[in-house]
Amino acid sequence: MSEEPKPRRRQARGERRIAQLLQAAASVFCANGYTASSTNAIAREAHVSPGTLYQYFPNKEAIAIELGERLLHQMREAHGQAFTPENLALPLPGLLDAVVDPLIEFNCANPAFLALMHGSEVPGRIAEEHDELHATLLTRVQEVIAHYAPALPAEDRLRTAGMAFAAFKGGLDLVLAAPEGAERDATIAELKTLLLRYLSPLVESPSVESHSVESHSVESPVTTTPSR
Amino acid sequence: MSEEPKPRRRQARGERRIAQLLQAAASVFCANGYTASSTNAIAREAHVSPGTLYQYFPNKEAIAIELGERLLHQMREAHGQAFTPENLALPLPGLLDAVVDPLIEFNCANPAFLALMHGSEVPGRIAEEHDELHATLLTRVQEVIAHYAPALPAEDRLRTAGMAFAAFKGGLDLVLAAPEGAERDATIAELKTLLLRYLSPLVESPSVESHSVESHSVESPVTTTPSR
DNA sequence: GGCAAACACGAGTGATCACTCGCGTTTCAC
DNA sequence: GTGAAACGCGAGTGATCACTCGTGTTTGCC
Repeated sequence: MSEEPKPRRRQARGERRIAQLLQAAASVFCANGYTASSTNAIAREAHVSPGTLYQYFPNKEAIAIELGERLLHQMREAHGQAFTPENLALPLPGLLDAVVDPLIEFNCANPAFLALMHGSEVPGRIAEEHDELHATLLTRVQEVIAHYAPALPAEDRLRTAGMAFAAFKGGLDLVLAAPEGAERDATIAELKTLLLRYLSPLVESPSVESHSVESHSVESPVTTTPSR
Repeated sequence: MSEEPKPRRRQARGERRIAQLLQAAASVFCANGYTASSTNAIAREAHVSPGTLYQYFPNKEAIAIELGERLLHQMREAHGQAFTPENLALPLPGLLDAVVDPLIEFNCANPAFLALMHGSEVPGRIAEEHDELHATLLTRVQEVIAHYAPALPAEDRLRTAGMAFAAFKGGLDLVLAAPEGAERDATIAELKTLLLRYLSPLVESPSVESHSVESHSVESPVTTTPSR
């Protein structure tokens, strides 16, 4: 009944191979989707034989699960620093910068994440974990909305959070489709404008009418630890 | 060299079989995605032998293409009546109703459409046709925006149209995920609210606010050829 | 009624895929 | 140095899939 049926001692070489294989898998999954990707193709992309691949993963699904879990973990880190309490003190445009930018950046850097999470063809395990992350993010967004609009009924708050998140995901696709550079930056700015216009009417403040919409500061001086 | 290498006379029974097979294919593709769907599974869903299936379609891809084209055609009809000139005379909320409702309804009635269009695993032909439809819709949205905000520069108009469309797609996913009934209706209303709040500041009215909301001159206005 | 063609079947075929196995090589604790 | 274990290989294996074929049934036209 011990919980360690795998007392496998990994050498440093093995850890390197695993990382190499996961990177190759990310590339292949991203290009062809999970189902259409063959394990042989992943091994080839990693310049490794099929047998070597199966030394580190029991089957194809396990590759996707391990990759998905690593990406999920990174994603949680990214959104963890996005929803810090001090960001809540910011005015809405500043908060949007603080929340949107890290999430965008993560998805730009790891396109395999969306490819693995979005398909209806992924192994059930990934879908479950993704739902969990989704629920977590939704809760975070709800908390933010509750902070800015405490008078809003909970039901409306849930709907608003869901719609804001859905619109963000749609905009994210657009950002990822844009060539990186000026055009992508402009698309990101436009996405923030959309979210700002959607959420602005909810915040309770004396004279909110004549506020400038534009103020996306590139960075705020409250950054404590620069991300690795 | 004639253009009719297929002088195949179809009987009424054959047409019925084709419709039956396409409906089964829609169901199976929708549940499993294109790649993971087997032709045998489609034939089984249609209560037909594999041989019968291949009497009407030369290969698996042709099934998806025929289904995609039929859905695309219906979709064009739906959005054709969405963007009629008389709808342009409506105030913005009315226009949103007139445009959003038919598109939502179509996608609710034909969930296979998004399943077939969205995946990166679909045969190239479908992707091309989808891009075409996407471009058409974008142009329509641009025209609408141009009608409501004639002073907006073309570049901003394109960006705005793209973002509005992207947000709509995100909201559409949310609507489709909602159980039909009151909750779905509320989600649809919320989606319209989002689009209204995003687009409202663009319409020019007599006593408009002091300053234009838009001024993100993030880059110089030298637009070279935008990539395809 | 008779005939040709469309329709229907389902076992079969070749290709591909996930995965295995036997054997040789490298690493490391002692 | 030596032995055990981790690493690495690639041909091989069974299953599955897209697709075919030989044969029998139904339909429409004369």
